Amino acid sequence: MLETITPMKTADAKDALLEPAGKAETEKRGRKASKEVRQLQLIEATIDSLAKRGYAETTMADVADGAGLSRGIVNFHFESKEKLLIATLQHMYDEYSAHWRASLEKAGDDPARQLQQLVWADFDRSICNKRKLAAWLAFWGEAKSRPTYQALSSSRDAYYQQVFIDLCTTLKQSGSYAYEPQVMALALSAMLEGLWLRLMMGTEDTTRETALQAANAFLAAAFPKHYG
Amino acid sequence: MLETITPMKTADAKDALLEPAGKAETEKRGRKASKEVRQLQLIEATIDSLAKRGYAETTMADVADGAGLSRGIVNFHFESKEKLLIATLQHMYDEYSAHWRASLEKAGDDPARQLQQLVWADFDRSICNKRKLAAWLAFWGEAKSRPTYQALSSSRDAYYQQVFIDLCTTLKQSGSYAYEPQVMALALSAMLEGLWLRLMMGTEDTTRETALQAANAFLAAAFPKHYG
DNA sequence: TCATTCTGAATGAATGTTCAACAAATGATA
DNA sequence: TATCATTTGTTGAACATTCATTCAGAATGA
Repeated sequence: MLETITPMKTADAKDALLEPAGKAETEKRGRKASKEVRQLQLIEATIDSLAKRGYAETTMADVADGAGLSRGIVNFHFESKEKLLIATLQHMYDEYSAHWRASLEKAGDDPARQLQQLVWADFDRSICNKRKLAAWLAFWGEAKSRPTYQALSSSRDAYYQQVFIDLCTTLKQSGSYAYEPQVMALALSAMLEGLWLRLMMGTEDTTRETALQAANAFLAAAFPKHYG
Repeated sequence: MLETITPMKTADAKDALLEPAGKAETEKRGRKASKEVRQLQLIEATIDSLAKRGYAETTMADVADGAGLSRGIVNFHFESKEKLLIATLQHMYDEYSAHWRASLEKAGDDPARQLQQLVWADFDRSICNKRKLAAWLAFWGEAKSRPTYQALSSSRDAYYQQVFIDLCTTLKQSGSYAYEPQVMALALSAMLEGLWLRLMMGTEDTTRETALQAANAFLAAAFPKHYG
């Protein structure tokens, strides 16, 4: 099981600069900022570049410029481009992971509500926005040919899938459905990823709203007794 | 000169030509082959490289070596790397497009059977194999930041989506279902793409067989009167 | 002073493109 | 058919560019 749960020591730093890697608060542009702040700043600039230029065109210079710092800075904080990208992927993975776990947490004990919350979590603005989706897609495109990425790049890991299966199992019993839980869980999670994919690619007929409608339609069709 | 003999590659290229039956068996490796054969050979080598190394690491030298030809050959047949990649994408798009249209054609007039055939077509070996899926994913990862790719890279185009919507509309009437056709069509096609995505990434729990099961489970849940 | 953070020019490696020369096919001529 | 000319296809070395990395030294804070 490969899920490095990096707790929120980055949270403080994140508050300090928010998303747009332009120029934010006080410390940043000057000379010194804490190591963590700088690293997060560079990671955010990396996501920007991935979203704007794609993986193949993302250069160290792009990242440094995007962060408003000098060329050599990235090799100082991260040892290499490879490690910067891995750190960026890890950051996004941790964020996604923390987000759905929190959603599940606050859903209470009702399995139907838990599943609903998990689905909704996927389309929450904090996770599901053009910039981050584009960065995800950029990584996915390279993941299969880079063993180092594979573990982190699916965002929805084995544990996530198991939660889906367990919920489908429970709902099947309480609703007397006919499906195989494992199979239905696969169909459901695949659909969520497929909707993400369409949002990433900017397909015209898919927006966050229509995606959510489609997901709800699926739930209603698969679990009519619970989401009728 | 280093004239490395590449038996596997020529075999791949042979698979690629099929149609120009007649000659093409003998001429191919030596000095001259028809323009079309050579171009197809290079396109196939490009797909190989995309699948093996990913987009960012695919070089002109890789492609030339993969085809067993010299370095400068690609710029002769295609003007630039960019145009080679576009031709490769176009080739895959055309192949996918022709495949689902043919499947639809031979499905007859029954809409339930037509939809079933479309779903099956997606997981046919000729379309859905590691090599081609990996190449698709490589393009998807770059599509959003390259306007030239966007039109071709979704493989399932607007017309394909409209066919889905029409079929959902018809089935809704004949089965008295409650869903909105457009929404259900989105859910269905998103799930197909999501299953592809999982196959591409090599997620363990997903094989061509389990993917097909999941797709069938979806159909059974969404259209119980037709696929019960 | 000392350690840490940062800069920007220099370096070297990788890679897309060009091109002059060469080889094979095709056509022309007789 | 034999010979030459021309077009077409192919090669590999040379070239120019881009880019990640290095590093000596400056700037900053303790």
